[in-house]
Amino acid sequence: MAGFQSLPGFRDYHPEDFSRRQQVFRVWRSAATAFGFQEYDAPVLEPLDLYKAKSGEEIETQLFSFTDKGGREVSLRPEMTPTVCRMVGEKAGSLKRPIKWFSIAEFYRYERAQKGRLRAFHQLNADIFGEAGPEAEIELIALLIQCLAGFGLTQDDFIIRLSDRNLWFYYLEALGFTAAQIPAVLTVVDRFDKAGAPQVEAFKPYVEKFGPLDQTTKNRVHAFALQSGSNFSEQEILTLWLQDAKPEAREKVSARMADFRKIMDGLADMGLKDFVEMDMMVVRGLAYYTGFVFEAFDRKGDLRALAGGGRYNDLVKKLGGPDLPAVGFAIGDVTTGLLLEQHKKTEPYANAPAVYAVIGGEAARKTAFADIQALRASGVRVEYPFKDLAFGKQFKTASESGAKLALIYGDDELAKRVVKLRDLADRSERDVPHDQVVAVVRDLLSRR
RNA sequence: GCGGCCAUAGCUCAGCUGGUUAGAGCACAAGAUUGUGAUUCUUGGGGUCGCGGGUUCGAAUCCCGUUGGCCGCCCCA
Repeated sequence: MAGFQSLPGFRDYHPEDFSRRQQVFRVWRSAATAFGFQEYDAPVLEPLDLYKAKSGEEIETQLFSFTDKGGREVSLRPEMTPTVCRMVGEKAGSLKRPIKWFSIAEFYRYERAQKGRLRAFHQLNADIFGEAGPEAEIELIALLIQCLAGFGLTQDDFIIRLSDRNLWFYYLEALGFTAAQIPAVLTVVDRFDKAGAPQVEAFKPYVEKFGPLDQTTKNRVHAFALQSGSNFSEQEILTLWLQDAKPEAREKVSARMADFRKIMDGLADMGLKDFVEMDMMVVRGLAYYTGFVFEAFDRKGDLRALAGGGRYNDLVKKLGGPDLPAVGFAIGDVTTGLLLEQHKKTEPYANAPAVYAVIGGEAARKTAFADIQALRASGVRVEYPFKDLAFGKQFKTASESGAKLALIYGDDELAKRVVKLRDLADRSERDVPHDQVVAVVRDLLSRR
């Protein structure tokens, strides 16, 4: 059709699309609620500075930002984290700890759309504030698993990869990298699985910035990134690390490994062992993460990340709030939807009334309307034809609508002060006294 | 921001190397059928062939541009 189209990367939700979206939201919401998270929402439009403060100036090219009529620099929200940090920061003093919040909301990013990525998309965001220990990570990762397992997906379909930026910092410090260089190295690590030959291609961005790097160091970084698996060995990691470490730093690393083990064991105790594995290759793009980071991927590996999250202990303070530790994750609807389609976990679209009223004429319509309204007011979904139609036509429509029952209002029934009730599945019929129709229908429907 | 492929009805597509008034299936609607439905038959609505320009006697078809979609690169909070 010529004329107006939706904007690139934005979607119309026709009823079938909308019902699928609702299925996703339903699973997410019931998971978050079961885990004791409280739902909130926030403005779609925020001051541009909120995102610049968190992510730096460069972010602006990927924001839906503009100047409003009052001259304010504003942006559609590209994510929830800064907003929720502000909200929690404002009231942190009066909120019971731990603070466990979630939202399901739409976000907007000015990027080129491609598979699994659009300009407008929905995310569930779940965050825990006020808990510095790894117990918060256990809780969140368990919730993330439920947000996917709730669709019937299993450990054969997706995997959570857990990593720790602190371990990376300690290790890279030990290798002699400066605080300025470490983020660049982590960018390199992020590229390892994409860039093919890691020692050559992947280090390019680092080398361009800080000059050449000896091959031994490159190999060590790569070896550390390869630490992975569900049965990771602290011993191996410590050994690898210790060969480069100053003795006084060993305690830090041991404590970190203990926390790592605690998360893995906690999830194993919940029966979720097979959903999680260590993977030091995961570092996550942005620099504000301060500890454990994790991502969810499909097992086949042909989709982009399903979800991502981690600890950001400094962000609430950075945005003007109190010093408040935090962990959170977000899971998106686009990639999740692709995964559900791949695994045929989408619910079939259902749009059937419970009752269809077959109406024989104008006199019958008056009686039918009274019952229809009474049934609807009591919550029963009832449909009826707007115009007078042949009975045959009406029965066909009733059948095709998927209704369980038909109520037949004709001259014969009117004369006898009854309504004929037909079971559309087995085609049985019986007369029901007119004043009992609502009660009988409700009773029949509740039995199934 | 860069590159590849694509664009005909609501959906899936056909339409030959340019040639009358652009087709099919599905879907939707009406009728056969004013007291009983899943089949069937008949009929109908719906297209400026994504948009703009060019070549030509003539363009859905060839050329250029543009918009949108899909896929990849950059990025990915």
